[in-house]
Amino acid sequence: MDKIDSKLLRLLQQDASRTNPELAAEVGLSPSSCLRRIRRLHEAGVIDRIVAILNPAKAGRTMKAIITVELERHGEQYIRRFLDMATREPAVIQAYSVSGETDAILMLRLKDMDELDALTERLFREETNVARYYTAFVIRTGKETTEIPVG
Amino acid sequence: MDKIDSKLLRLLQQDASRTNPELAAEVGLSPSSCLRRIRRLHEAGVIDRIVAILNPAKAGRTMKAIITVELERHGEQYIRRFLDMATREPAVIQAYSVSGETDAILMLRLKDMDELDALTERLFREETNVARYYTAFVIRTGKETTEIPVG
DNA sequence: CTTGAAAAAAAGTGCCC
DNA sequence: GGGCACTTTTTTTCAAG
Repeated sequence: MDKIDSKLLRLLQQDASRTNPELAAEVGLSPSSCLRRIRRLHEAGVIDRIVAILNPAKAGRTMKAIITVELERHGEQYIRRFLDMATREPAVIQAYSVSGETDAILMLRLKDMDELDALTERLFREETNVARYYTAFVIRTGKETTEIPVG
Repeated sequence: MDKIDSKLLRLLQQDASRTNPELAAEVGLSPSSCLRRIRRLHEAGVIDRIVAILNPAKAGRTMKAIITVELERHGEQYIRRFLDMATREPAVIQAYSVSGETDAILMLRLKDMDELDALTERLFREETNVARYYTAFVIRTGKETTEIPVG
């Protein structure tokens, strides 16, 4: 993982549709060595996958909400159970268990309020062990990147 | 945006490294029509971009934290100023202004505690108009996808 | 053992129906 | 939407530092 690998990762995180010769020129390598490096990064698992990022508005998912959850019983198995349940919801795009007073945080991509209503009904029923939950709606997105700083 | 477009978007969100002939076979179309659809989705802006997703651990960014922020003065211009400042931090991968008691929520990707320390020092100094902030560390990631439900 | 170059295979592109 | 010629890119192989 030298300087060139870092630069490749940075470039690929910004735009993975670039062709190999383009990338090679940008990092100052021959296309063949460049390709070898990229393949190595893939095989090492540093590059996990290549995906298409959609425009949420144009894909009909305008609403974004963040829900912080506090469970009734905080044991590891209860948190795991709740996370598993949340994970099964397509509208849940991120689900974490966290330290502190809050047990879990969910990030949601929603079509409308009805979808949120149905989802909260499923996740926060009596039997689900949820003590409290707080829903914050995203008003403005200052930044939203998949890019991890490297190097 | 018919059934086939939705399926294409779903496939591309999961793995955009697939070749056009492969995609065409999966949705039951000829390669040329398939390519036409994908290009149309690009031009319409439904597909925003193609990116590489890294494995955070293997890229040396193991720590993840979520910070909820409450500002002293809640006016639109103050929130905007804070978001702009947070956005400039490379470790901040998501920054939102939200409804409710909390004014902003930040998602961080960190290398270590020192990096968090330096960042909080910059963002939550006296002059930054922050009344309170609460840092939650991610213990377990139940789900983390860039995939938006379509169709 | 790593790098660059060239040939072969495959994919992407544009135009026709 | 499908088919076909044309171009570009990717991938393999091979030679050189």
